[in-house]
Amino acid sequence: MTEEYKAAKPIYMQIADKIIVSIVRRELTPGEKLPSVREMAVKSGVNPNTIQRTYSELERMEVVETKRGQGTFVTEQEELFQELKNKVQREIMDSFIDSMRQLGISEEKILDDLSSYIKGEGGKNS
Amino acid sequence: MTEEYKAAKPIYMQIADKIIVSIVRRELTPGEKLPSVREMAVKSGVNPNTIQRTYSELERMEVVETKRGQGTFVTEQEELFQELKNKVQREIMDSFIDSMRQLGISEEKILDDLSSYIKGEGGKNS
Amino acid sequence: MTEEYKAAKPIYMQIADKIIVSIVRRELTPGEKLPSVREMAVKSGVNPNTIQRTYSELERMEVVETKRGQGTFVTEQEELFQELKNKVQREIMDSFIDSMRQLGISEEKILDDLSSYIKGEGGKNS
Amino acid sequence: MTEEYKAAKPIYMQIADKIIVSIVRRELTPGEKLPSVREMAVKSGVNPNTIQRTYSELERMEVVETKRGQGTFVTEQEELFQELKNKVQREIMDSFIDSMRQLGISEEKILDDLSSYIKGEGGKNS
DNA sequence: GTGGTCTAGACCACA
DNA sequence: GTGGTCTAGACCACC
Repeated sequence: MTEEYKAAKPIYMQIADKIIVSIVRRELTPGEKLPSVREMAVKSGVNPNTIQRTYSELERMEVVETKRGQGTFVTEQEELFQELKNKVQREIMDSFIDSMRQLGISEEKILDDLSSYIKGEGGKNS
Repeated sequence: MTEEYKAAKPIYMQIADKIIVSIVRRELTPGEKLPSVREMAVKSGVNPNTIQRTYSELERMEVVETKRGQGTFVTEQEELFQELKNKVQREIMDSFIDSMRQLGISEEKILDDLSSYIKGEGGKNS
Repeated sequence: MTEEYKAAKPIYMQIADKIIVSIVRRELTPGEKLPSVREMAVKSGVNPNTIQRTYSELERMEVVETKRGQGTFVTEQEELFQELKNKVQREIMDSFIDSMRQLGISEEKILDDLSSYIKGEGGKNS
Repeated sequence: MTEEYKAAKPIYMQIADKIIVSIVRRELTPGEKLPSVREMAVKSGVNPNTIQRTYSELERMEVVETKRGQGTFVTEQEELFQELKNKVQREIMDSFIDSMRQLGISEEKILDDLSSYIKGEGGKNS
């Protein structure tokens, strides 16, 4: 067996994920400036180098653009938004399907169970 | 607020989760004996104390029973199985719905998207 | 005008370039282990973090692979070598052509001049 | 051996190089007056001392002459122009040949490869 | 031993 | 101010 009991995602990635979700949720809009590295570091209770790494990673993914001396900005391309949303959504669905399968639930049943569950729970949020 | 990142469930809980999934999948059946603490520790490449804690946690959840001098056994109650399965499944579905909602996806759309996705991806595993 | 007088390439990139050239020159062969981060750091008179970054960058380029607890290795794919060589060579030629053009030398003349030059200098190395 | 990286020519040399290229390209002709130190400093977004140093260096190379109270002028000698052009060109070609050799490319192949490359790329600029 | 992450604090170039 | 790089030293998970 010798499984590796997964370490936590690195902090810089957790923060990157958060920012991506914010973009997908339109809380951060294309062209908008992100907090400065130092600002974000304080806000996140983390070392500025960690945020630097987060921003570098996001830039590598072309999710943000950085202008020296000015700041870091959400990429202006509208396509990015849809692309990003699809990617995140697919990841979530994959992980969900995988978890359900591990419980021995077939794909048709996944949909059925989820449907019933949502309808049953529907009252609490609508 | 200095320590809000790096969640990463403790290893003893990760192992407990695995055992629960095994039970739900009927790979471990009611009344069946779990490997001894030492055995499990070796198999998992983990310190025996960690497994001890896992078993304590499972016992607290009434998922297993420990018989002195005999070992640790999956609880005999059949009801437990269904209850456990439902609980785990509900947790997974809750977490899924929550994630999708965070992306701004409505409940009806969750079902639609998932349905399309499963049908699109269906070919690869069926 | 307000030109920006180019800063030196970052050290971690200079080292990455060196390693790439070594691979292209077959001084480092596919599958070969690179010096450990700490070793390389001492050898280069540089902080281990800087080498770490070099190796990360090389991994991102798929030039090396890293095995936790074992080390960092040149990627095994033979195609990589040719691809890398072509890329480096193209960069050199581009930069050369650009420099010559800046001197107002036409493309045909570049070839002529270089040809004469190599033949004239040929004696010194043959 | 603590400082072998981060070459990056000093700015005053980068500017000197530019001026030399301008002369070789006949954008600055023999006898022509260079901008004053102050003027050039503003234009380059650099401290006047830096330009002063650039001009000193160019004078040392006999590329310009300084006339007290009048300014700095490109040397009048026509021979200088050809000499300078040849020198710069030779430096570029030497550096190019050296880089290609480091990649293990023979001299004949250098010409072949460059020729093919120019012909392949030729369309985009001609 | 290996690589990977994080902190603390510094200096730089760009605006 | 901004982001980008670097150092020093630490702790972790993996082998």
